[in-house]
Amino acid sequence: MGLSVFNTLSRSVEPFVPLDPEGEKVGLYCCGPTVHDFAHIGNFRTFVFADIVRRYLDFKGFKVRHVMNITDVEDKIIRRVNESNKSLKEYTSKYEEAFFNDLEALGCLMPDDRPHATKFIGPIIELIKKLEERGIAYRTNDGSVYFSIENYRKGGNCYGQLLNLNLDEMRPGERVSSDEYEKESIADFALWKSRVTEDGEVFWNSPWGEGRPGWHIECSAMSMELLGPSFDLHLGGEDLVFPHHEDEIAQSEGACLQCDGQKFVKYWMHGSHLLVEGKKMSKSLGNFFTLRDLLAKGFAGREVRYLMISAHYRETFNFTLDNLGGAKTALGRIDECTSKLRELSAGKIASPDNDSKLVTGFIKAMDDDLNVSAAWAAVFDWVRNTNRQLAAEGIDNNTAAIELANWDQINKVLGIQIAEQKPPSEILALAEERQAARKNKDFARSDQIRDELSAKGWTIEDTPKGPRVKRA
RNA sequence: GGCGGGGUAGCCAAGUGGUAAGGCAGGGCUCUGCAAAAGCUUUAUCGCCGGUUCGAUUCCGGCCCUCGCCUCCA
Repeated sequence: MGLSVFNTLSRSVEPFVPLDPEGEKVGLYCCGPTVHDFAHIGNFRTFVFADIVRRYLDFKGFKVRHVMNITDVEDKIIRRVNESNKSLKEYTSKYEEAFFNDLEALGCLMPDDRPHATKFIGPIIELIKKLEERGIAYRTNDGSVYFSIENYRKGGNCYGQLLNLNLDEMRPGERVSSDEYEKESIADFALWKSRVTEDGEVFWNSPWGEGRPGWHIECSAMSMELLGPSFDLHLGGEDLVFPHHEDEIAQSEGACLQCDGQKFVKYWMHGSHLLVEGKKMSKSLGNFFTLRDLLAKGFAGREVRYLMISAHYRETFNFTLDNLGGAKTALGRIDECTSKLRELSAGKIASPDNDSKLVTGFIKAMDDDLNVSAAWAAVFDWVRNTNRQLAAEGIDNNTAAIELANWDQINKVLGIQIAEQKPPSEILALAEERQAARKNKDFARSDQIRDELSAKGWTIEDTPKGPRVKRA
């Protein structure tokens, strides 16, 4: 049994088979952030999801090339740049830096490629030219270029692969003021937007005059440039299904760069949204948390990560501070268990036992469209069983080493446990002093030391085998 | 109006045609000088109404509620 994933194209779970004839290399593209502001944790749910996909593919032995773009030019950014009196680069780099810091705090591996839209203007222009040559892009009088869905369809292509589309039934949204566009059909979308005064200094030269790329074309150009005209996996948040991803397909397949009937993307995977009190977390509703908000409240990045990957990626998930508090306790149990195993293994290194209940349970769950909830159940069952054995003194150092190797393997996918912190000698000395005081029944002194340790961020635990010191 | 998700214990959340994983919180217990920490243990009949079935939370039909997409959006 191998990995299966839900493909939005077929709306069903399919076995994952990479395009690579060797079955080894996997190209993965995930729509990254638009760096116009601090990203909120709803945004990060998608990136953590992509991180899990990438890590699990690594775990399965695939050679993954993970691409995440940075959208650093787009309407909102331009507006803010103008308001801020900064250059485009000055403005976006601040948020980009914050983004990567947050990504790291959430325990995400750095994507192999982090292309910037502004660095791909050349390929973007080339792609638009191809579409123009093929007659599915048209210019308007103001020097903008649009994608013609009608002509695309006439060429035998399907617009509406990711969802059931009925353009006639679509309400031409109240907020799309059609006066600002000269496009032929309401559903057509901009490939190139001609320069207007509000754009300030943000523009590039092109065969159609000064202007800037449309949002959708950026991802088509960057993904195909880095991963080729056909690649395996394209991820993103569910809100991007339409129009962004649908338009990406139209542009990329419309340019006809794929060989013999291959698709632009083989598997599309979409992550669901995070809810806050039953409503979509979003900037416009103002009901969002940023990671820095949560860190400032004393939560750790890995706790947020844990909460994000406690539910299946295709389920909307209700985010609450209450549950975030619970994440700390839950992770603490895993830490406690593995730390005891580490002590018992006494530095012995073993190979993982892939027939163990933990590993097989984990793989079975994850192979099934990344069922993380079931995977966690396997992990916590293992914790409980291990604790039972530990309590019964039934674990020798060899077994402990194997258990640990099993866990380390799984943690490489989940990414929630970071290296343990060893108590410094000063702390250990205090612990010893306290132990001496306890022996002399000087409980006043021993309690005083306990408070002192606690103030320094360490808790002491009196066990039948003596005291243990650990991070609070 | 069109399309697509959901409704499972106080909260979060898996899953299955044969009486329901896991986490948090709560209860009980163990350990302890007292604590804390830790550990063990315990808690549901699955939105409503019909149908199919020996048997449905799981399949079918209807209803109610809710969320999202259709417009920038992870």
